[in-house]
Amino acid sequence: MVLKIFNTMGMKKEDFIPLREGEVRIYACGPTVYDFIHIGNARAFVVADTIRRYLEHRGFKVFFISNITDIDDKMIKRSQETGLSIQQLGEIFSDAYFEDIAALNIKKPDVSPRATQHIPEMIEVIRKLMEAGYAYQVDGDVYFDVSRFEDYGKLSGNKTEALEMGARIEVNPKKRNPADFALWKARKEGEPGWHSPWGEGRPGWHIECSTMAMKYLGETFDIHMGGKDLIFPHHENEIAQAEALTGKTFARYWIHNEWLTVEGQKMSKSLGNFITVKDALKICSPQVLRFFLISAHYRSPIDFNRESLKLAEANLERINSAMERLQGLRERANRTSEEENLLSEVRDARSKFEEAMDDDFNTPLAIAAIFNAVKAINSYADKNAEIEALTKREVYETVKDLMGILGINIETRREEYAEEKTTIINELINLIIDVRQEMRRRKEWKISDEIRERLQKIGLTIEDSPQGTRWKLKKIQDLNKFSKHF
RNA sequence: GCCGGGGUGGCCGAGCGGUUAGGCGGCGGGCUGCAGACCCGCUGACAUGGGUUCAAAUCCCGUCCCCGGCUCCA
Repeated sequence: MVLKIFNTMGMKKEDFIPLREGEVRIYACGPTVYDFIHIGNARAFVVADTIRRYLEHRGFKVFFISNITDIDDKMIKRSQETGLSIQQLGEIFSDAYFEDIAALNIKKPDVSPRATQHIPEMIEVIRKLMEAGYAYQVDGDVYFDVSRFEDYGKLSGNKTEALEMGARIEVNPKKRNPADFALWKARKEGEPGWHSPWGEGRPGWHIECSTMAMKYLGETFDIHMGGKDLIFPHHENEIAQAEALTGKTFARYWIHNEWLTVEGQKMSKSLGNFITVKDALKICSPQVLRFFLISAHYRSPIDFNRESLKLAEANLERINSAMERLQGLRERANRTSEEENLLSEVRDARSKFEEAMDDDFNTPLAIAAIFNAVKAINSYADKNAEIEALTKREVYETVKDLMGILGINIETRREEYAEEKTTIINELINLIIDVRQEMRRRKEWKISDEIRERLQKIGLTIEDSPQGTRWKLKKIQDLNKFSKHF
């Protein structure tokens, strides 16, 4: 089976063939560290991470770069607002960024290059672009001359002439063509600056990604990704800079994820519906947030709201509890046809999962395949209290693997539970359950039910079954807090 | 004005020419003292008007809505 990827360049699905066999080099646009990352950023990062994990699962050696923008207009503005230096801002919020992505189980990039640590490289790229006649200097600014680069607009489908028509901002009179963009900006009063052949100044936004991508991944690499808003102008400009310089294809596959909305609307500061990852994690667990983010295909819009979070939580719970039931089955040596059956269902789920992911990373379809396995497990556990040991292991490991590709760690929950179950509280709960069992034996239903209800209220769910009474901690957060938080 | 993406059953969400998507909910049944969890069955859909085809949610044309990019933004 070939892996197919929808390439923004050309707007169609293509077979994925890496430049070097068995290796994939990826550049994903990272955060500007002027604030905490929000759940829209989280979607982009989770999508990138899931793609990375799947490629690794498929046996590729993946080299994954994601930059940190620590100097640009937003950084300067925020620094002036807060009184913190740009370096301090960068440190605070890049730490927060790493904390947030760790919570979401996003693997750290192999390199997280920072713009401010690559100024000399950027100056060098700009210098070469000027030498080749692709850029011009006006006062202390340097602009890229879009008219010199024939392919300008090939990614976004924008035509240079059309861009002028729709321009909603005043045209900078220094530019030869309104579509020209800054490679280097002269330092203004109160701004940081670096020495350059054009005087003190700082790099434009787009040049950092072209420069750092080429430095770490080479002039041509496999995948470049980010949110769809970056298609124009950011990625278009990256292509112009890099390809004007090298004459070679910059990135071979462009992947862009759709937007996340909040209760039907685009997130924005002015609407007051701007939700950071840290805020979101006050009302749901990181696993639920991640599961929610991949429950729609990455090229479809997704809406963050109470209902969709609840749904994600319920779905994840279904998977987790099937895994716990499986774990709870006693092991035995011989295999029956029931086990054969279970195994074939689970193996089938695995290949369906892979098929789905091979088709442009169709995570919702892949999740549906996991549900097939879940149903088979529940079905088995309904009829059997025992299972052949190797079957149990294979079934467990398969589901765990597949969930792991999606970045959801099944073990995490088990570990949390295990920890809590070893405490003295565990004994207390067992004591209460034993007392309730005795009441039930005496058919004292009223008091039995009251015990169950009161435990439920404090977040402890009791489930009676022919095999005895099970209890579990209710991890579900109070989603009624939703509107209070936002 | 120029580009682009959509409208699928009560809800979320795949499919994009012929085969049950999946989950949540609802209804019926099983298990249970009851409840929950779980299992089985049922329910129910392709915005709209034309067209192409043996066959269309899927392709083509028109219409109506929604959303995004062209400006910092994942």
